[in-house]
Amino acid sequence: MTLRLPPNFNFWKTVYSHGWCALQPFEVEKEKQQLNRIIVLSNGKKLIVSLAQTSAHSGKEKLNISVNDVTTAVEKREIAKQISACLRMDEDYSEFYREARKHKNFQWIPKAGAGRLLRSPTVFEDVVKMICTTNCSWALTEIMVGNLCKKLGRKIDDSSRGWTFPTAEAVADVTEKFLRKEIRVGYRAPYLLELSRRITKGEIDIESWRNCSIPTSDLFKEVLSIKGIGPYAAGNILKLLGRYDYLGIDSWCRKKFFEIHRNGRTGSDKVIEKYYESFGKWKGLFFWMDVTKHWYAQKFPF
DNA sequence: GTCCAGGTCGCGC
DNA sequence: GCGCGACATGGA
Repeated sequence: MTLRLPPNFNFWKTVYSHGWCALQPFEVEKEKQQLNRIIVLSNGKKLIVSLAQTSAHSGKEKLNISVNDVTTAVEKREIAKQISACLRMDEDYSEFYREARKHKNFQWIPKAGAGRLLRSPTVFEDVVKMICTTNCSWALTEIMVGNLCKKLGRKIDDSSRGWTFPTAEAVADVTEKFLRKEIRVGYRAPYLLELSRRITKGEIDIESWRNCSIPTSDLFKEVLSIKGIGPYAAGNILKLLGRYDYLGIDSWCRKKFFEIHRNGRTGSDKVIEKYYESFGKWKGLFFWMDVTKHWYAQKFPF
């Protein structure tokens, strides 16, 4: 199956837009420039999906989707829908690109087809993963997420290739002790439990955060109200919801910013806020593009 | 052993 | 509103 690509879309830059592509049940095959993902359809079917951009000539490229099992037309439609959501293929970035073209430092973005940030099929997965990035090394984030899948996700039926990301129900069903001892999430355990249990009890509906019309500042407050989520995590969750008004500064971005703009001399976050202030509702995305530009260049010399 | 990682919470002022 | 210590874990 193939999907038509939106304008200014580069598959591999979207895949490598941030660390998510390295967290299960995503998996990158660098040599093939391929992204694999284990997904669950609404009928419960679990599939391994492999994605790659076809290398046809000028303007004819498409996204190729191959699946490890036979699928019906209805299932194919749902696969396409989930993948489009992950790769942000339905979002309109034309205004962002127009703005980017005005600034010399950002003209590379539309040229490169960058700007789309990879996200998970569900908000729940993005939120859990974001909590697992706080106050720890990236290596530990990978361990925590790997354990979540391996020990609380469901195994793919006909192979040993991997596990699904756990549902809120699966997390809500275990004890805090299990999350600490088996999943190794440490003090985050009560946060993940509370989140999952509030979801399964129907007290909150975080999936509705995508495509809702709540003003961004109100949505930010709502995301912040989740225990374990502060300004860093909330700002970045908002980016995965398609809203870029908040920076979501962390130690990695902070360090990069001062390397790039202050020759390594550090300063307060107020300096960073001020620098991107004029970018309005796109400031969070410009900030991320700015601090990852070099990282991009390493991955895709051009 | 110590320090720090892609922070956040709850407290006291 | 702001500063501060506590918080689990793994790796240098």
